[in-house]
Amino acid sequence: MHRCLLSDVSHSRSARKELTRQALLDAAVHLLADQGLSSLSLREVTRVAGIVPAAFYRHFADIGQLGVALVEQSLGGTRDAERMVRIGLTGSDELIEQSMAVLFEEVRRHPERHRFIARERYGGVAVVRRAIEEQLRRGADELAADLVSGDLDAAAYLRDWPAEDVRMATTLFVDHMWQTAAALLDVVDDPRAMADLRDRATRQLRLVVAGCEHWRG
Amino acid sequence: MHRCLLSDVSHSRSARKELTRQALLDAAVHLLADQGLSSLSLREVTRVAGIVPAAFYRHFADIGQLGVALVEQSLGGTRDAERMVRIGLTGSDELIEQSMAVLFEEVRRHPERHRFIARERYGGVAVVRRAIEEQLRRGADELAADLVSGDLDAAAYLRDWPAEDVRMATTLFVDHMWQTAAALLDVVDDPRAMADLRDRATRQLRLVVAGCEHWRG
DNA sequence: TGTACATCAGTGAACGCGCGTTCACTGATGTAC
DNA sequence: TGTACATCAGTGAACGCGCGTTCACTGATGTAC
Repeated sequence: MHRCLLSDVSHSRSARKELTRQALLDAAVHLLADQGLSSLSLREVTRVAGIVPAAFYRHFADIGQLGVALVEQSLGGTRDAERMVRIGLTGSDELIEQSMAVLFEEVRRHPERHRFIARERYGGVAVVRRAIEEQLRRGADELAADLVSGDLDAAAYLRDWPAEDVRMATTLFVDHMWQTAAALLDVVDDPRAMADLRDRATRQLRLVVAGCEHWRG
Repeated sequence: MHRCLLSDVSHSRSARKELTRQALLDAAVHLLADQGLSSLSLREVTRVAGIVPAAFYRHFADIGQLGVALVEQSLGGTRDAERMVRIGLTGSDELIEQSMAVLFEEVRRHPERHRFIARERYGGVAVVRRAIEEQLRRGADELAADLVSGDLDAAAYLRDWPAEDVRMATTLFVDHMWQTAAALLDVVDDPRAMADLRDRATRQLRLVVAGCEHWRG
């Protein structure tokens, strides 16, 4: 039937299909380190994944749909990790430090995924761009919800803010986090530059929080 | 020799070469509305510009070099306009309003240029990415210089800040401006959404300025 | 000013190549009896 | 449990197409005398 990718033995048909699907996603994310999604070829992806070009269509209608799947895999994980780390925090400096720590760890673990996101956020494939914006919007919404209804005493004053002002502030916070992730990708192999970036990005978030604390609608 | 693009008459050879070069840049920037630079084909560009593929090499070594020229044309103009509008300003609200006005006007006049910049800032062509970062760095440097040594009374306190803190703040300001430009491109044909975005982005800048005013190193 | 030669922006044909998509197929896995 | 049939992930060959780059060329513009 086909070449044996791993231990073909002892997998159901659907489990093997899932393995191939993941192989396609992995192949794509690595190839995307050096190019944009719109110049990624279906044949390249299948070649690296170890299947024949025509078999691609068993998994995705086209490269754009593969991109959407990649967005969900890439941003879903980081969003969840950011949410987890916020549980039980009480101070805003703590919030900033911990959020930054999660961001740096996620980028360290999956630099290719985040390079893909940075590149495609304003990239040439509309359906992927929309998928990314949706994930970022959900990230800002979750932050807003956690701040307003959570244990974070330092953010208690937000409960008196109009919803639109909270949204404005959390969007700035989340956007800056992702901008930092994008900038981080250019310096991942330079520990000194990474430390500088982390220091600066942390101070910039503190600037934003200081602005919130003295905000007059 | 070749087809008459415009009024061939009364132009020197070098002036006509310059016209063709600009036709290539214009063709490229319009084609880049729907795709990334790395998937833009040399043949497409020359077809739209009205010359034969081989003639491309009289102007640029490859598509990447055309991209760099496009960055300089696109960001140079906006940088200069931002700098001009700052002359003589004295209040920080004024600075924010006027900077935002220039940004919106520039995006309205050249949406394709700014779409190109947003797309390629973290795009697949390294040489173009570097050209963009260089322009943004210069923008932040110019803002810092204008704030520290200009007439803007409201920013006088910056003169006592360490250079690195000034840099941190102006980078946040400039990055947020460009993030706003990128977001603006998705709503240019919806006046209501544009107004909302402008309102939010302005308030976010005021949040940043409020943070500066209460900054404790 | 007139002439002979140099320059060089743009031409047009040719090349080999990788692309996305189609199609009838194979054969292991899954299911009904 | 054993058998006959259905499903469907992956195959391999074929197609027409647009791509980047090369090359010898043309002929208007520019220059030296």
